[in-house]
Amino acid sequence: MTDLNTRRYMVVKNFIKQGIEDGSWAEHKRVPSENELVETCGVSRMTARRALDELTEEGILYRAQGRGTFVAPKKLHSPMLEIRNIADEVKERGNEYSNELILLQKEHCPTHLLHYFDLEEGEDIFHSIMVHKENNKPIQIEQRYVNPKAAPDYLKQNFNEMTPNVYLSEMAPLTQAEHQIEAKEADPFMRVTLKLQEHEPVLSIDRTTWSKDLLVSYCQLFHPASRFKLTGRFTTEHQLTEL
Amino acid sequence: MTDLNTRRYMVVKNFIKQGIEDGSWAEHKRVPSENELVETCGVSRMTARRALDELTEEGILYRAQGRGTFVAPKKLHSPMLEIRNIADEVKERGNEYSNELILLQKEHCPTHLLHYFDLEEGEDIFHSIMVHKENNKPIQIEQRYVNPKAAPDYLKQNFNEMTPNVYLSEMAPLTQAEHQIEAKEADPFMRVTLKLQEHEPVLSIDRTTWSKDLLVSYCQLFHPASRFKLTGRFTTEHQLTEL
DNA sequence: TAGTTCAACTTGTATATACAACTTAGCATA
DNA sequence: TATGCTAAGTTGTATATACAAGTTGAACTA
Repeated sequence: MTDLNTRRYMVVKNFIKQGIEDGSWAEHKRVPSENELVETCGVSRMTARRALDELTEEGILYRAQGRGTFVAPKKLHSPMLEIRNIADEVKERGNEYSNELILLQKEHCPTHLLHYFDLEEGEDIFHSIMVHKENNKPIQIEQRYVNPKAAPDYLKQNFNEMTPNVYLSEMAPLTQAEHQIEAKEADPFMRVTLKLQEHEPVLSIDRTTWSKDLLVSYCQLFHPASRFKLTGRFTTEHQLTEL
Repeated sequence: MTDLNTRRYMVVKNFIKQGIEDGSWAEHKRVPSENELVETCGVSRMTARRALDELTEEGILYRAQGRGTFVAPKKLHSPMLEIRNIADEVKERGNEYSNELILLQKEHCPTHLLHYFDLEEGEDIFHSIMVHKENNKPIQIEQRYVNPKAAPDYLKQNFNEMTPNVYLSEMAPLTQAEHQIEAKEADPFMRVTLKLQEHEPVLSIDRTTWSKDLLVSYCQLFHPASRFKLTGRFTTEHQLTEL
């Protein structure tokens, strides 16, 4: 098994990525051409080319025939509807993640959710509320209802170690999700918990997740408008023939 | 300018795609190996390889070292951010669609957009603002900047007949889009135009669209929080490595 | 029979080479 | 001065070759 980092094209990729990270090449600045990389990295042109091609594919560079290869502007991204672990996201930004558990209990399933979870009036469901923080500043309120059939030991979990999201997906692999996104006025609880400014709205994401046909969880995520954006990129399929 | 369809690797790609479409190779079935393609298509192995690599990148094939290249199972896609025509949406709900054009002009490209549109300071760009209405109630403000290279006759268009969206996609087929979604406080213009209640926030969608490598348009859409939700559903893709 | 080895085939990495296509800057010409 | 051309540099496509590395099945051996 070859060490991935000894592959010549990975060496070149890392060289370029390093240079971008430490500021050697700013956005829209030209990076070394294929032939220059042949010299400085001691690889063949096709290998240098592969490195640049892959970085282009990854959105880190862009290329222009006849002119050169350039550093692409950073995407402020935070992936659109892919379900991501908020703790990882925070850490990827180089910040400190923490959370606070506000409520964790078993309770009667709210009537408006009964038929989604396929439960009868009076049957129990798990309910948790927590706040996720980045550098100790709250960035998300997570209210979650969990199907006991999907995760019977939900209450015993230590959510400092593992967010509900991660725990649930380990219990039962996600196969489907549905989202609803809205802007909302904040209620007093949100205002205090998220430390909102006066009249600052929240971005609300309702997410329902399934594992095969079993509804696993319904959750509402509230983000302070001033500190959160959702971003997403997609490419249309089947346009290829029209080129 | 070479016709893209004469490029040898495109020939191979189309050959494979054709075979998948007409059922020659079903899901999880092996497609011809690189060396077989060398024979049947009369290209070099590196060219055949490039074709298979790109189709793999596109999620149409998957590869296993030592075993071969296989047809990937179809994704149950779900365009969360599929770009829809708001007029059609309104009509599908059985309501009456109308709009009002507030601004339509040529102007200097704002500096913060220069890079994206690949323009120089002082070069012109098209700018339009319009309001979309459902049963005469405003549901969306659309502010749009359009690349003159992509739609030189944008100003002459009659947007009562065809929304900017539709017009632009007829001019140049969309191949890529990026979205940014936020909750925002409304400014006075929005409050009046969208007839918002006091302190009612807006859901803001920033959308950038490309046709091949050409940035076609950047637009901001503002929706009244009380009358708009985004919904989406998606299904996880299969983990091909686990086969 | 059960286990091992090996040959053939597959994809993965890497190099060297050639020419096409596009961009830019500077030079030559009208 | 203004225009057009050319040369140099860049990315894009294509080929030929070599060896590494993973998989499979058939032949061989204990």
